[in-house]
Amino acid sequence: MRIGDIAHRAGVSTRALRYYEEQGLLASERTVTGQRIYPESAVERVRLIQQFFTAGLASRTILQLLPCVETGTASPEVFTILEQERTRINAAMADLAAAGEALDRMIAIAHHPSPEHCPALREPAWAPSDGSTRTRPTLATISTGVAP
Amino acid sequence: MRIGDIAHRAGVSTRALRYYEEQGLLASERTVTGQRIYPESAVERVRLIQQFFTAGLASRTILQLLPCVETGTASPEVFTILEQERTRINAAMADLAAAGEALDRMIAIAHHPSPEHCPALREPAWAPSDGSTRTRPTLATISTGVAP
DNA sequence: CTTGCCCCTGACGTCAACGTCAACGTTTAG
DNA sequence: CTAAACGTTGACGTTGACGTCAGGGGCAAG
Repeated sequence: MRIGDIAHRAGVSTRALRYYEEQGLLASERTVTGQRIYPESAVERVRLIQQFFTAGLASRTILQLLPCVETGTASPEVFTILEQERTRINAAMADLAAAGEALDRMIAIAHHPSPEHCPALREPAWAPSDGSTRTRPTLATISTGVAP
Repeated sequence: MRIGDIAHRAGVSTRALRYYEEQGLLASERTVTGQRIYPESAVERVRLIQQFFTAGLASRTILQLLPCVETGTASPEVFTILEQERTRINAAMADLAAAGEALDRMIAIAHHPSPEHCPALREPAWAPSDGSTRTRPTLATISTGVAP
């Protein structure tokens, strides 16, 4: 298959495919006139590369991982990288979850314009500091969901 | 508090704080000599900003959301942004989870160097296409975990 | 006073994964 | 044969959240 076919099937640009080749992530045969030729399997490989890029892996890291994918084995260094990236991804997911919950709290508050924002749910977060004034949810309660 | 104190307490650089101010995300008083002065609450605000940046929100988006944090209300447009970003974060988490599972499969395979890679777990993914040859886990099975 | 540490503005540098354009050769449908 | 559609290399542009440096001023202690 030619580069345009792979690009279309994998959902990326031809520029991306040439970039992958430049980075050593994707090999290609050439016709006598210099045009790139790929096997079917290239589509899946590109999808995997894209998945790793989307997950924040650097091209150099992917380059170290891909041989492991082909051979089904991993040297100790590659194994270390695998676990490092796994840990990094878990941390990134936790960060995303925290930000998502912050957004959820903002959505919940915005959805209830009354000063009493869903008391049963949020009372611990904005319990009045004194008896006279009721505080609205503030920065601290939104960012962490826990009152200082 | 001065900029160095806030930076230290919030775990960011002073350059970052000036950048936030430049982007309209963080206000500051000034002394007569022009030095920035922040209230205590700035620490929490910076942490929230950082949380949003880490989650992939653009500064322009955060700029639209922060007033909502202070007022506790949200205009319809802001509400739309809230939900969009919530959706985006969910998608990003799903992408991370998928990449994490791909790494897990690579780790599992690398951990069992024998050709029979944990049959009970992976048999559906690499069942021999015919009776003669046993295929090792390949690109397709690693990227998606499901045989084509 | 001066030493050392903090702060200011302004401006350029960075990094990565491509986008985009130029100038040109190749393949293919009619 | 010809025009459209596709391919090639090379090189510069983009984006965002800062890092970093230059050149200058502010501020408490000794």
